[in-house]
Amino acid sequence: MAKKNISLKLPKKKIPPPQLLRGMKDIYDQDQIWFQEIRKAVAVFARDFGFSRIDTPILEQHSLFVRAVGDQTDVVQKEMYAFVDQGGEHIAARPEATASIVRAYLEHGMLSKPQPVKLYYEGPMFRHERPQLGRYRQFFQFGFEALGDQHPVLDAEMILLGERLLASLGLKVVLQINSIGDENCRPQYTHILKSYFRTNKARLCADCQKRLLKNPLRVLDCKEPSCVGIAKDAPQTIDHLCTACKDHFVQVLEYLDELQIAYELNPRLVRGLDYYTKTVFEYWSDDERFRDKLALGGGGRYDRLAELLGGRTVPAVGMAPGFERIVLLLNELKTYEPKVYAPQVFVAPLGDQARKRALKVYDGLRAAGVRVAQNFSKDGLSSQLGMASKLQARFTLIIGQQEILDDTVMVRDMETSSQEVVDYGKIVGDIKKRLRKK
RNA sequence: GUGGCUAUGGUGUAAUGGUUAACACAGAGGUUUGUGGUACCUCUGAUGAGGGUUCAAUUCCCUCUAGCCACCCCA
Repeated sequence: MAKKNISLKLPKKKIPPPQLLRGMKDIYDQDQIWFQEIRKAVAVFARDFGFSRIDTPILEQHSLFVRAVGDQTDVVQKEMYAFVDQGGEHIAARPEATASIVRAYLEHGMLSKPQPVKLYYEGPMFRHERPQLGRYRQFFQFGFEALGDQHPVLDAEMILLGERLLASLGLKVVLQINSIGDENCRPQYTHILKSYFRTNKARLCADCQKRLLKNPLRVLDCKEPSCVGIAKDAPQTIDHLCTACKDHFVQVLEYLDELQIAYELNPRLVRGLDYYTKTVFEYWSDDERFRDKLALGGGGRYDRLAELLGGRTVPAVGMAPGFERIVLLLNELKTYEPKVYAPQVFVAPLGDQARKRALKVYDGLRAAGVRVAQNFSKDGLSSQLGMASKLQARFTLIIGQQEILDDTVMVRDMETSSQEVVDYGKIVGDIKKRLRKK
């Protein structure tokens, strides 16, 4: 009874299979290899430059980003993943990490540590934008931050670190740099800039007319042809820096000269986040296909950010490149090959009894530090050898009925196709010896 | 958020208003129940979703979704 109610039939209507969320991406195969290469490079450079890792949560209070990034920025106004949780908290998925780093610095009293506090991170960031080449709604960044010190040598160190790291991945970059002043000189400059634009207001695009009121610096890097023309002759930040900012900038450039790091002064470089002061910079690809299209990363000094968050003054500088854009270039330029670690030994049993022994051999070799592979669910020797050669294993261990009887293992050299019989009990030592010889 | 182009097996492509949607690669199995990159054979597997026009739609039309590209912005 009740038999008719038991049904394993699929629904008549075809339900669309689950799909990636828009702008999200699975990272696997070649992309995953690139990601690992980048992570490795980041870890090495962090160690060499004395940065320690910090992981901050993906979710933060919504207000953190409003205060840090700026409530007039596109990032906050249009692009944040924000929601109210079950407890009524206003929450946002981080669109960038610097705000979280400064929050952590203040919250954990890192100002009592030796300064500067040097931290690095890597992880996903979220911005609700229309996906495009090299742009996703979840994207990965790594970043380096040095907090608690205002010396210009730190700006130079940061730029050096980014340049060398990208170079180690085979990427030649063009460094653009500018200084946008601080609380002493920026208001005055903004005033001058505003009055310049106001005289040309009629020729500015609609967006820029709005920007003029809220954030006039952004008019400088508008791409509308008419705005570009006007911005070209606009008063430049570097001509209106106060003495302190000018000195700072000059010193940064001197350090870069000393390091022989090439840079382009770009008076229109202002960056999209409000918290920057003094030095700002961006890394661009030097490949003409991507030049002016994709920034690999950017950074700058943010001496007032901690105050924006209600803490004491913590001068700081940082930078953050994006994984996906680096991967995009690595795939296109093919200037860099990740190292492939082929297995050293492939274990091939024939039959059930041999499979049991092979499992032990496999575990023994693994424990001895040998890179070992297998495909125990396959039966034929042909297909197992095929697998071994596809994986580019150096040796294959063949264990069949005969070997079980003799208590031995057959060692096959995959390059020369020569085979030797080795005592089962000595196999780990024998393999290690063979690997040393090669 | 705005505009343009696109959507066929896992991947890359082909074809058609009308019988069974073709090919290559990848995958699985075999030729060879104990010897590997070749060769040959077999198999698995697709028209993004919904609606409309039509005797008939994978093909034509609309909507949605997604992707790419451009704008905006940025990593």
